[in-house]
Amino acid sequence: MTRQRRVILEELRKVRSHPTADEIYQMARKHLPRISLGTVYRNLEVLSDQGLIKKLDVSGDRSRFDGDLTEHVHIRCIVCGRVDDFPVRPAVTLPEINNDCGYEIGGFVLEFSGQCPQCKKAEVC
Amino acid sequence: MTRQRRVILEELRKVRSHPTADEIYQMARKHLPRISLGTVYRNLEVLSDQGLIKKLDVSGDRSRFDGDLTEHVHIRCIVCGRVDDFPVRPAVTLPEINNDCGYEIGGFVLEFSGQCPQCKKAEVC
DNA sequence: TTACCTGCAAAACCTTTGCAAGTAC
DNA sequence: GTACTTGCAAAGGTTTTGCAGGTAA
Repeated sequence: MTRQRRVILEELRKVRSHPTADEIYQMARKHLPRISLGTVYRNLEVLSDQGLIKKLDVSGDRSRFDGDLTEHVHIRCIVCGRVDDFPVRPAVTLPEINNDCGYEIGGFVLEFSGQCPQCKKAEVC
Repeated sequence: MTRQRRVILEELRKVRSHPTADEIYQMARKHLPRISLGTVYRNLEVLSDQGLIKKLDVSGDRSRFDGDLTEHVHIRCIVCGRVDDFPVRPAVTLPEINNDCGYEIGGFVLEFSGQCPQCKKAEVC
């Protein structure tokens, strides 16, 4: 656990904004001006492998990272791309959601993930 | 509607595999050997704008495209990245799902999309 | 000490774009 | 004929990687 890795983890835990790698790089530079973008990417990978952070596999373009490990749902703006936390409640309806969070909801993505039959079979270790 | 655009649309409608732009490029090259990757990207953009295909905004890395416009849920392999259609039914449970589709399900992503309060306010036209 | 990590820079990769020639309508 | 489209190649942006020096344990 190097200073770089600790700073990245702390900064990520400080915010609720699901920043991109470059945004995390800018945040970390305030504490470690010599840190490089490559180091940020490598540490985000390591921290994600260790389960200390989560890499958000949604939203198409750039990867975003989340220091909040509790199970929660995200909501993304189709205009600016920002990702916010979404307050889940049982049996919500779309009008309720719109009132709750201020977003104008246009749709949603539901995607399960796991291993397909082929990869499950090929799994040797 | 050029030959290139028609071939891309036809190929995309032929498969259930949610191919990437490069995979669509390889498929189209079988019919039009001189087609370029740039043309594929441009036509995927146009077709998506016209609502003739759907661009999948999930799965992190590369964009994937879908010729099936009916509302349906996707499932992605966390090992090889392939995206399959997912048979939605009311009130499914995880064990049922595992039996149904052959996948070993590890989790899911639920993401709403829309306009955040700031962008909604800034929307002028 | 030793394995891992860093900063830097270059490379890799996907996607977009400028341009001159070509095509659909 | 005109506006749009193409192939090609170059550029753009994000992410990964090779390397020599540095650091944590």
